[in-house]
Amino acid sequence: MRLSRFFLPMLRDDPKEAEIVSHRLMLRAGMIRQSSAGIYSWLPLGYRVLSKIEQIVREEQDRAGALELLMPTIQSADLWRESGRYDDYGKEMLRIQDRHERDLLFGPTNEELITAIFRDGVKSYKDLPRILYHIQWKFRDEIRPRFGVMRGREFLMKDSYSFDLTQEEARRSYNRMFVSYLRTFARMGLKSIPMAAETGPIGGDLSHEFIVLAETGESEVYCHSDYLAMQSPGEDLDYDSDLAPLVKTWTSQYAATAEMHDAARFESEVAEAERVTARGIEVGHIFFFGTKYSEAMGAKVQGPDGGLTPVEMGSYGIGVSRLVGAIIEASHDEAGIIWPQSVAPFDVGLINLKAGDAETDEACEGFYTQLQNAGFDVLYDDREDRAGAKFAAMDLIGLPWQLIVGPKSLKAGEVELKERATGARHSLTFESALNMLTNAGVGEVGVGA
RNA sequence: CGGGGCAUAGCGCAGUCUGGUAGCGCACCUGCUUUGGGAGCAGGGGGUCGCAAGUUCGAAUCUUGCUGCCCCGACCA
Repeated sequence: MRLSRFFLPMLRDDPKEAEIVSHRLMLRAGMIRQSSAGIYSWLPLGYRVLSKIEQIVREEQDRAGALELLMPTIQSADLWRESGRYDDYGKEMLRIQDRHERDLLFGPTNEELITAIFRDGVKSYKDLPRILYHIQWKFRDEIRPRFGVMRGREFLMKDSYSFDLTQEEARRSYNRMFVSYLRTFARMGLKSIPMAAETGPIGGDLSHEFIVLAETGESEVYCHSDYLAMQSPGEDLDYDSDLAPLVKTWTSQYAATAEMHDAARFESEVAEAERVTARGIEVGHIFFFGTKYSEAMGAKVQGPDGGLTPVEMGSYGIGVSRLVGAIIEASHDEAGIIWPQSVAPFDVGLINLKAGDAETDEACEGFYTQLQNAGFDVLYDDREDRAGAKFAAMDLIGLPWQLIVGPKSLKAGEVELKERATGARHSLTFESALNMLTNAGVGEVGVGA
């Protein structure tokens, strides 16, 4: 993509409404624009990142055996009356009417709809277990939206729903999602820590929030330092194996958000040197809720004995749009965003330091073509602007690599390759730069730790 | 919903107290000079001052009502 033909409205000054760093940087880098409180348009640069995150989430769900579908944003109120939540949900739910004055709502979540779909399609225990998911826009009329996309009213969420015959089997579905979440966040360059959350009506230990550590995170979290060193499960993970030991490893040490924190327990269970107190962002939440909806809505299957049993269900959410903000919170510096390779809007930024100069232009055009042929997604800054302005813009939007091309280095037969995260610069031939990028795995589909 | 604040050009702001033909910086357009970390000079375009009513010869400025947005708290991916 040529920057001269791209749509990238960058701002030099911070918009005054943006308090936290991710919000400021997303506005300045031309990723989003606010439409109204808590509702945003995603501009091309931001949409690229959102799509990449969405794709990683999708791949890891598929890998875990979940099946993608797509449910509508608008739902009928009747369904919610079946579960009893139409009256319970409160003002957070946006209620609307169609031209026939039928009650509709903009879905804040999809338990009712998915339960109805499942109920109508599955009658036998032989069709269990199943995990269904979709990635769809939700609307929750938050009392006070804030922090840009971190707490919007409209947000993109991945929500999965599991259906099992027994609680024991439901736990296996839960474990699948648990493990897949570790992989999902790791692939985005995030260190996520599962923390015990408020348990549902069934009780037990089947609810976890996945917290990403970030200095600017919204809530305070307490955990054992072991979590910081734990490696997320790799690509060789077999989802059909017994995942319980792995889940146990990730839940055996103390980890709690401020709401669940028990200072006395923390101090007795964790040695002082191993206590970590940090700030974090909730990017995922999984929980088991048993037969709450299947009972109320009659989602039953026939067991081997011929009897009807309400299915055991769980739901599993990832805040896809929130993750964009969370990644920035976890990865930025004074100059701007530092994208992990896996979610970067482009792989490489090609900077023409002297656009308009015949030789430099010609060299850049050649490099641009060769980079693309090598499979890299390139943003080519071909604008006639000063070097400083281009460096600042490229640092702001945070592409992981910058290929800097100017008359001086060209004269020496070289280009300069800069790594955004470290600031390290290498003067080398274009061919060597190409090799370096290839060796760094740029442009490959990241498969995580 | 309770408390606080803001609304003037794409972004950041001054002007409002004390009414008198709307300004600055950045960004944008043109030209010249410049060109390896947000250039300089000159010229230029862009705003019914959030909306509505009122007071007044005259309202960005005073009065009243409304709307939108932000921040602090309880809620949440």
